[in-house]
Amino acid sequence: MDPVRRPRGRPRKPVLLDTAGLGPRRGLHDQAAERLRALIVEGTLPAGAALVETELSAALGISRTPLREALKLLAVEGLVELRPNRSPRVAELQPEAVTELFEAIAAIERAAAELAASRITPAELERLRRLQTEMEAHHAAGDLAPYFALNQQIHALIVASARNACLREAHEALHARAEIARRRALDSRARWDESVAEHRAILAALEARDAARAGRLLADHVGHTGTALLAGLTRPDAA
Amino acid sequence: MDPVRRPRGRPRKPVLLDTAGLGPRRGLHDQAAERLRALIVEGTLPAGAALVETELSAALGISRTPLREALKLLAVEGLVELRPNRSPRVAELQPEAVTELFEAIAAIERAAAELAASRITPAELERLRRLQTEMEAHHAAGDLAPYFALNQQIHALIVASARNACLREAHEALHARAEIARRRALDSRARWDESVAEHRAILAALEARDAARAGRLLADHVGHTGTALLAGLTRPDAA
DNA sequence: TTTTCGTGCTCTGCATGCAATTCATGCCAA
DNA sequence: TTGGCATGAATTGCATGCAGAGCACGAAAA
Repeated sequence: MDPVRRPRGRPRKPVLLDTAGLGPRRGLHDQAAERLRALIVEGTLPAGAALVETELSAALGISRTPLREALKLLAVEGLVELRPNRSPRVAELQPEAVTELFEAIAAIERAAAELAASRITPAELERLRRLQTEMEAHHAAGDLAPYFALNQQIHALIVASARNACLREAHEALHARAEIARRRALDSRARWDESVAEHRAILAALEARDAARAGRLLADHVGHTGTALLAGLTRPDAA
Repeated sequence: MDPVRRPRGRPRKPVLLDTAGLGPRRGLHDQAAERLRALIVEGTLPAGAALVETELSAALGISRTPLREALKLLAVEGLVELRPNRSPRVAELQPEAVTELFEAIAAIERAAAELAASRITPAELERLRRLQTEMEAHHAAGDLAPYFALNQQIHALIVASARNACLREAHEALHARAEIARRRALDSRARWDESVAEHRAILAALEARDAARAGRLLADHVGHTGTALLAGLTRPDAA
């Protein structure tokens, strides 16, 4: 009928959130949630900022409907605070919340490590060893950013090795807020040497398939990380 | 100007989800999510059922927009499965998923009990004792429904006593699916005597402020419950 | 008979319109 | 000057319109 199929409804804007052909083309709300999550974590949208629907939807090149859906998802993750008939705000991260956050992450990772001790495959263990080696190299070289990226990959891999979707999803849901805390804390390399050593001990416990030890070591490690971040957040109260 | 303030736009339907003046008047999407959650848990919407937006929105007396928002929330909770360009379906609860679910709940409740051992207030402990007494009375009388209600209240109170919002929210998110498993399992009173005794031991550990013991006992208790439910779900495969 | 393509319908995904609520400004009275 | 209320603008919450994707049914070809 009409060989030229141009969208009649409206000339689509030069979208800001096009996935560049990477993913399996999810809905706009999903892309918007991912983009907003990144903007909040990296601080482009600062804590307390009002998220006006019309502004944001225009900035992202989408309409208010998928944006609203994305905001509700971020509210579940605790990144955004919804208030009835008011503009949503980027959630503030109170010090007590950081404590609670890392208590929860420690709980999940302890259980994950205990399960992983018996469920982790040799291939996964080998990958953990490689990540650990690489991370230590970055540690030795003093490269902070790749160190953190690998650190995070290690934790994620341990959780994945537990073969438990509920734990993995709960862990992912908490991850964004932990990342915010990590970025805001000054003096990020304070606990560096200690942390690398703890990672080595955790890896050894997993290799020995010692569930209790792996769980305890990982929970303590996360707890120490939380304490250190909290100190880096509260002591020098410069925003 | 106009003393009679009738809504001009559209005669509002005799809504099916009016909160009856109970809550603080939340949005329709929130009410819809709550209603749908109940319908799925109680089995009115059976596993695998297609959730057609137009049908559901008509049934609930709302439009598709808030319904879609509610469905996305339920998808995060794992109650609904969203598929691109297809009707969402009520999620099936596979046996492996039940195992994972109770592993995760055990992890969260263990951590909660450990924290609660030092944070629980005398008033909360007193309330726990009363709930335990009441639950034992229903146990002795053979009243299944109130027993389960109290059982659930006890677990929720222990988690609340941990004073950790992240853990509490993660626990709540998993609760609906656990309730589904509980309802579907036949022979729900199989482990009854054992379960009541375990609760007594958990309460004693909390009263003694013994974090490790409370955590271990509660995690084991949840694990046993999961195992029993799994057996009740898989053995007699009659739906 | 089986496979493949075409046709139409249904339903989702997104955009937009409209009313109610909220917040800010300014006026009036004390 | 200060407190209280009216008025208007800004913004959310919900409803609906519209295009496209997916599925079913059926016809035509192998």
